[in-house]
Amino acid sequence: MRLTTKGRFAVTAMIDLALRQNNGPVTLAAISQRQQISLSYLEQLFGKLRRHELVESTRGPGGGYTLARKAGDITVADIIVSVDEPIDATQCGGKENCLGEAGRCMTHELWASLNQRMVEFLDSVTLQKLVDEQIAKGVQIEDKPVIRRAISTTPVVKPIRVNAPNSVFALGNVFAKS
Amino acid sequence: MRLTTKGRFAVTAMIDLALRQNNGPVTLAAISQRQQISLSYLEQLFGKLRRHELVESTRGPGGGYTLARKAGDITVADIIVSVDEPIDATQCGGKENCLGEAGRCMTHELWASLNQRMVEFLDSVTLQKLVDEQIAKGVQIEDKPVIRRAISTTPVVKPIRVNAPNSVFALGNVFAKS
DNA sequence: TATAACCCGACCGATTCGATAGGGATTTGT
DNA sequence: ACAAATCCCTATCGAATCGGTCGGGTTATA
Repeated sequence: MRLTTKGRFAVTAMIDLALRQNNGPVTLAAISQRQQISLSYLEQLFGKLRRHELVESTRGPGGGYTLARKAGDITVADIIVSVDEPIDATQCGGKENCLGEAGRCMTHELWASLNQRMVEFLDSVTLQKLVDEQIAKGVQIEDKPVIRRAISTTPVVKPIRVNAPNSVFALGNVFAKS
Repeated sequence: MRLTTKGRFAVTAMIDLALRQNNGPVTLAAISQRQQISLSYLEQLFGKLRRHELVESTRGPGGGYTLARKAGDITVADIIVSVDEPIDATQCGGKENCLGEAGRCMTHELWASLNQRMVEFLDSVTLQKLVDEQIAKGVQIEDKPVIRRAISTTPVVKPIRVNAPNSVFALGNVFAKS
């Protein structure tokens, strides 16, 4: 399993969606504004999420996206797998005979098991759980579908532009020189 | 925390080292041969591992690397953090005020906690545990420092060259169409 | 002094990341 | 019927990373 900012964006967007889909479909434009993720990038991500049947789309005005299942039935692993997709980097090629000689390529089994435990963990965290955490923290949700046009005072707030392509699951916090 | 093939290589190499350091320092050249990792790349990785004080180096003929602590005191998280290093991709810039308006940037806390749980997990797996697994699986370790020169029959076996830069922690296995 | 090993920095091709652009296709509202 | 809103797709981009290569050091042994 791969962990990148891509998956993070996807998870964030899904939480946003889960929080607001009660009032009908949520548009990507709205998520883009709230979460400061580029619209086109969201489109790419939600294309994958839709193909993996995590969300459903409604076209035309008033359309948008809704969850395809209950938030409790969607896990973080589901989301990350959807956007980070294929990958099969078992180095040794995939088969079990690896490099021919027995005992070689310790990686194979080792990584498989380590990987599996990672998946199990990420699979134990449901979208609902994350949503609940957000609500508990007091996120304010606009009940009315926002029709207000282009806000005013907020001067666009360019999102600081970190651009660390691969990055994420930053560990710095935890291991920082405390 | 970032999970890439880089970390995987590092973990693999560290296991190899831990398995064989009883007979004195282990050379990168040997690890390179056994694990099919390019020597120069290993040098880069071990440079970082050394700077993070996970390994110690001995120069000159007969030199090589040894673990700086007991294998039981080195965790997978230690290793991955060492090679994948800095990273602080909290999007919102790092501070807590994120985008100014309260409730925004759900990512921050959310990701921190999710991340922390990942770290806790990877921190619970020690190098010793991985070594034991390998031994249990019957890895054969050459007791004598191999001085045999360039093997014969084996026609070099180009390691299939997958080249998926970022990849890893392949999930394919687990979620593959079963 | 020759050699084995660690060290270091520069560069490289391929890939990914996130973004942008330019166009469809489908539905709603008038 | 038409315009607008929205999803949908493909191609491209610049920057970063991955893993590797090269060329040269420094240090210690024999």
